[in-house]
Amino acid sequence: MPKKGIQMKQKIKERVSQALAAAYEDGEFPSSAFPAVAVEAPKVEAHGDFSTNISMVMASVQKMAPRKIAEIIIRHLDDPEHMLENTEIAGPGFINFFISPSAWHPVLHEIHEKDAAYGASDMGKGKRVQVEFVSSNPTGPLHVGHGRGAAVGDSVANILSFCGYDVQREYYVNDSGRQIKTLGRSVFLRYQELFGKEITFPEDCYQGEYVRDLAMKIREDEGDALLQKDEDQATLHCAHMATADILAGIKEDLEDFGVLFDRWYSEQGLYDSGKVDQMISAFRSQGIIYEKDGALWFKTSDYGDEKDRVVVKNDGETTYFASDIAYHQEKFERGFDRVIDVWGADHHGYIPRMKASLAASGHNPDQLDVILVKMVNLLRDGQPVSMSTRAGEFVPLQDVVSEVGRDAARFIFLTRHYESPLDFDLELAKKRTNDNPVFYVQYVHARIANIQVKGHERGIDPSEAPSDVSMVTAPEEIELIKAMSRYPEVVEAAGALMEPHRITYYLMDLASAFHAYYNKHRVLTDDDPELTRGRLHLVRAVQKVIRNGLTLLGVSAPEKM
RNA sequence: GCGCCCGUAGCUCAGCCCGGAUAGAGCGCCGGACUACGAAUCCGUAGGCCGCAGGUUCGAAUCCUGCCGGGCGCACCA
Repeated sequence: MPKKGIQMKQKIKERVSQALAAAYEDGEFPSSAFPAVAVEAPKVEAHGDFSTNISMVMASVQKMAPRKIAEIIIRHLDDPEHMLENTEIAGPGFINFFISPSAWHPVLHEIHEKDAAYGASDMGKGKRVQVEFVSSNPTGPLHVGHGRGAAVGDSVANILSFCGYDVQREYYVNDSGRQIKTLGRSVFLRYQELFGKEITFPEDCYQGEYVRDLAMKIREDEGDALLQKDEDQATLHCAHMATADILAGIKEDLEDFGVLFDRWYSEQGLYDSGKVDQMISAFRSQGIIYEKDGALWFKTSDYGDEKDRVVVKNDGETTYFASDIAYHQEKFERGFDRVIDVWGADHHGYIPRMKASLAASGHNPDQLDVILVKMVNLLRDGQPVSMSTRAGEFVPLQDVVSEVGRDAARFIFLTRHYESPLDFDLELAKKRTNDNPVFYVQYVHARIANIQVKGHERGIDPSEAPSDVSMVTAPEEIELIKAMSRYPEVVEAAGALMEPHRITYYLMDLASAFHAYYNKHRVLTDDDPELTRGRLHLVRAVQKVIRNGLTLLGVSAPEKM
């Protein structure tokens, strides 16, 4: 694990804490009850690089005017490294700190030294976390909505891993239950249709065109053999073939999307191993599951849910909830410190019963986090693209990925907080302009790569670190370094809150700072080799941070575009 | 009716967890910048009672309460 970074903010905090202690020693403060020092980067540049509100927070306890307190703190500040260019008292009592430009330079060395690990954190060290996502039923291909879940889940997993967690990615395969039977029935009907049999295709069957494809495939492999079997057997057979086929397609789509799972967990396996039955009988003997109206009910209302829920219907079939309970018990038994489920937002009503079942199982429901991903509105040139699944008209993820590319799709899925509905415009996603942030960010990486190529042509080795970078002093250069110094904090926030869009926004900011710099200054100067080396050092750092950030999003960092 | 989420610039959205000083970005509008490392870029102008009303606080987009508006759920479906 990399050692703690430069963390300018941390240093300021320490200086202030020391100043408080020193002032108390000198008898300047009546009370030593000091609150935690909060340091933040002010929104307004004129307020310095960092500021603290400590004097205001202390005022009531110390019974002193905030500005007076600020004055005492500043007087006791020690700055052996000459990190501070200026310190001022402002407004009602803020202390503003202005960092001297050269104090930022060590950040560059840190980035180059840590390289791909720059921004990594150890906040999750020693903790195991499971991220379960997509988990789409193997009754049809993935559509764009699943794509968003995949992008979010995968990126959250990347970020947590970068934050030191031991992360496992899992896909729960609902390969059991009524929807699988329905799939088998749908395929078998289409199969019979292929042999000229008159059928009526029920509304509750799967309407999509892919069902016909599956039927044709079975006809190719097995001819009319299924017509000889009895209907139940044939349906079951179709169900198995179709599920396996669809699941293989889902895996392929996800691979094309750059998403790989550590484990595919079968729902059927929970039944086969008896885990569902064990759960039911254990809870029955504890009285947590009871019988009513011929069905078995779980007393989730004892654990905060609004009402009890059925686990076995009066026809003897288990509900989804039953296997979900067994599944989540099993997750916790595997020893994860945290379990994260990524669901479609329409399932939010399911959370209380899931947590209730964990509580009943003796687990801590707070260790389960559910990320609810809102829907995707697919647009083309601003006009909605029809996505009614009922009619089987959904837009497959695969189509979107092959049209706009993996990078654009993944990036756009992560340009919003997952709790906001997302408009995904196919035409926009392909545009190479500022409306499309993917290229804006990737362009930075490619530009810097190109600068290095040009440097090579002039006989400069771009990877050669300069002896010092004291010539890197332009305001835009210092701004870039400041922006990069924020990256570790952004990663930590994204990890703690499980919000990949924070990385996305950060990258757009950094990209903007770079493009501005690039337009104003030449990296490869004509007459100043030292400056050229210093600037190469700077932009190569930018390139690394961009690459690291894009990696967390699952987006590539191209050398050329 | 109940529950969850949302309401910030003309549009699409960050910021809210953990309260700070003059609320940000992209697009769009208007006006500029290529004989120089990729103009897929940059620079500038205009644009806001942060849904409304109270409360807490020295200080509220941020916390609390109530309302209004929108989305999604409220199955012996998944």
